[in-house]
Amino acid sequence: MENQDIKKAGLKITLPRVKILTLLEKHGGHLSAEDVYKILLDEGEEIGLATVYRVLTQFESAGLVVRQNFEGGQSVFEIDSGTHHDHLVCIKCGKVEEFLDATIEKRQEAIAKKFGFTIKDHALVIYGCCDKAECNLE
Amino acid sequence: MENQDIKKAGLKITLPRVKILTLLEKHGGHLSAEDVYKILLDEGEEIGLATVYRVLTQFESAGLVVRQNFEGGQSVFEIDSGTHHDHLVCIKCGKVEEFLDATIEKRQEAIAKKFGFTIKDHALVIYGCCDKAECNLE
DNA sequence: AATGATAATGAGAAGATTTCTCATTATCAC
DNA sequence: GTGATAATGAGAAATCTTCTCATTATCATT
Ligand SMILES: [Mn+2]
Ligand SMILES: [Mn+2]
Ligand SMILES: [Zn+2]
Ligand SMILES: [Zn+2]
Repeated sequence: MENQDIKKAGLKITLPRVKILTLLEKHGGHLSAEDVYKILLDEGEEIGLATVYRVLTQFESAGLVVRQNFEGGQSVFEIDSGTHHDHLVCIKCGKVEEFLDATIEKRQEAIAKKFGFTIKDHALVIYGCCDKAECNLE
Repeated sequence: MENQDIKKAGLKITLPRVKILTLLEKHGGHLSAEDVYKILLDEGEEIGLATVYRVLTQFESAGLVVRQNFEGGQSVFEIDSGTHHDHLVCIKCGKVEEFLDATIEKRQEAIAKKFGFTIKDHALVIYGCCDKAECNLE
């Protein structure tokens, strides 16, 4: 239940928070704050854009959602599944695929060690064209 | 010589373009448009911020510089060395290290193939703390 | 070297995304 | 239920970047 997750994060259970978290869970994908705001509007919810941004940031701090900074300006958010993964993004249609490659993850550790870095986070995004016909024209 | 690179890109050789390209070459690092603007100001050059943004974008299109989108809002630019590389970024002091790992590069191809993607580009950024004393407190 | 068509510049406006402020409202421990 | 406190929503504002347009510089051609 979303409510318990919100409570565990030390946040009060409010309608905007429940709606936003439920939406992210149902949608399952990668949504920008604007996306969330518009979908909620379509669903008849009167939740302010500032609240959407504020709540998404709080959820990120609480570990409920993960922020991804793909190219294109806007951050996108997804439910924190608990297991890290990286992304493939189609530059034509926006499709996003997720992957986790143990070899790549291990190599990163070796590289960090070599340079004396302690890894806190990383982001690997592969941009390309997916296999849909309309994404392969030229 | 910078001038030939600018000419080859189909751009007129102007003072702002020469100054910006020379600065990036001399500095060697990863500079934001604002960084470039301020350094040029300090050097007594009267180059507008809009021109800096415009020229950096043109240089990117021409393949003279590469844009990197690290976390933190601003894009940073570096001279296109001709050889792709990825980055380690210290979240404490901002230090940037570059690396190229053949294993990681190969695995990406395999992953893209598996998902039916044709890779156009990719970005791997490892965020962490570098080995400087002041970057390791806690 | 002067001319002129055209491209480039710089200042400020404007666009885009995100955060902040603050008066009002909702939550929840008591 | 009451009240202390947290959350919300609207709009202002901050931040980064692009656009507009009048002015200026470049450079191929004389
Ligand atoms: Mn994902
Ligand atoms: Mn680099
Ligand atoms: Zn596609
Ligand atoms: Zn450091």
